[in-house]
Amino acid sequence: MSEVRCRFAPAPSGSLHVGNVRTGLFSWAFARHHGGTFILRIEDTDSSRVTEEAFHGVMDSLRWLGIDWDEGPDVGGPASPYRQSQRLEIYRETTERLLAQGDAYPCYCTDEELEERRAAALARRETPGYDGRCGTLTQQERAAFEAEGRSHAIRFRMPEREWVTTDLVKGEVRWAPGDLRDFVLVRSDGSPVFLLAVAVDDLLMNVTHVIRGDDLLTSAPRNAAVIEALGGTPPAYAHVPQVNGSDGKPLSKRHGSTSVEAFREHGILPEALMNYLALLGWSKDAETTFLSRQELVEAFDLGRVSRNPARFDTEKLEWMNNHYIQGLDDDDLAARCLHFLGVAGLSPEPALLRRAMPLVKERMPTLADSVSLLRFLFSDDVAPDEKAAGVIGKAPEGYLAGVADALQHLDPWTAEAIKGALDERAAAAGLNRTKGFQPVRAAATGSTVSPPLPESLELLGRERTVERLRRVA
RNA sequence: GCCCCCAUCGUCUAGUGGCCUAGGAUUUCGCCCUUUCAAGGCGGCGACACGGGUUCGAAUCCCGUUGGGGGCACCA
Repeated sequence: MSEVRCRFAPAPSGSLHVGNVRTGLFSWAFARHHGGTFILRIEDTDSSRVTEEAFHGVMDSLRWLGIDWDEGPDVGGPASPYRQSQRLEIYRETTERLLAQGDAYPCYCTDEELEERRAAALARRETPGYDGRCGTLTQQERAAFEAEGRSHAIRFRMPEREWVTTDLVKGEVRWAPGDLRDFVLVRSDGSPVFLLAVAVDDLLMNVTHVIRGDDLLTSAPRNAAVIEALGGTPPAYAHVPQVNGSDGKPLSKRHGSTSVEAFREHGILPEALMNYLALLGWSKDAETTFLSRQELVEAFDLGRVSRNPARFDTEKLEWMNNHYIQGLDDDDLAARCLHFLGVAGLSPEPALLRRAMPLVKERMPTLADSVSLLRFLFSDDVAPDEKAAGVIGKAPEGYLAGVADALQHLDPWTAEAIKGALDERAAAAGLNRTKGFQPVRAAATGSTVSPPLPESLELLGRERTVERLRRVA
């Protein structure tokens, strides 16, 4: 096989959602698996929907996830530029050529006329779609429209024959003659449309495999037709199913934050998101659950991509995320938690934060959970919540004061010694470990849920611990 | 309305005619461990959408039905 060249071509309108990026991940993994080239191309021909922030956001999200590219808007490459908005001249020249060859023609139909005919076709129970009438206009008729002052779009003359695409995921798909209508290449304002830009760019960038969402399945023959008209050979296509929300409906704002950026801000690890996404619609075998970036590249195969759409399951993502969190070493984990604690207004002392990691790593589905788990350590605002106050209220008279006294002079101040002292006070009060520890936990952390108590108090320090117990007592 | 794609536990999936009493993961439930919460260990519940064929034999092949999804844009 000649060199494999794949591309990911997002439209930078809004944020990159996980369904999109999963498609990009497959494309990337396929290219890397075959030792090929991965191209990032920005499809921003519809200037009204594009923002500069989204353009940078797309690249940030991909980099964060670990998807790298060899050619793209920032790194350049032999087919520069890689933003469609900067390739307008290329599209213009191509359009001239298609026009000259008779593969495209000006269309003078107005929106109103088009809409009227669409409605009429529907009423006749026919497939709506352009009827091709401007394709047979005479020179005189065109002149008449021009004289009228009508503007025109440019349409591609779709050859009326059966179209067959052998999709690498879906298999052989056929369209009968007439199913595919003449489509617009250039808007009446002169701007190119996706169907032109994609075909031209895939041809010029020598893309060999187009891996994209299956909502684009019917544009495969259209893309191929334009490429053929330009004398090129169409790439192979692989249309992967969409990712749906937990309700089975296509991902949308209704499903809350589904962008890569949102998961990042919720404390999902990039390695976890990549692993989860890789297994959404693809599998290595019957058993494999965890895959590193390298293992994914080694194993990825389009033949094992599922044909049916998958639902995004946040619970499983978080389970997997916790698995990766547990695998991080303490320094790394502490560094990653720092950002989230900072956002919550806490400014942890680095050494203390690092020592706290073993206590919390198996209790955090996400990095953001470090905030609720460790607030007691980095803030002295630990007023007991409702449950904690209840537990404190049920403690025997003078119990907490007694614990404070015992801890006041404890030596050494270690988790082991603290545990011994707590056990002793609990036994003296006739309490079992649960009943004895909970009031102390509530007073020291403000909550009935915390990391293991003796270890937590060791980190908190004698002074702060005793002070908190006395304040509550 | 027309065209196309799809259909295994709640969810992600394994399965390509006999290895299937349908496997794994997650979720959920129970037990163990246990200072709370987790994590971990063990175990349980849980699926081939339906109806016809083909075949000695069907989750696997064919047809139909139903149900999802996509397309039919001067969006991408």
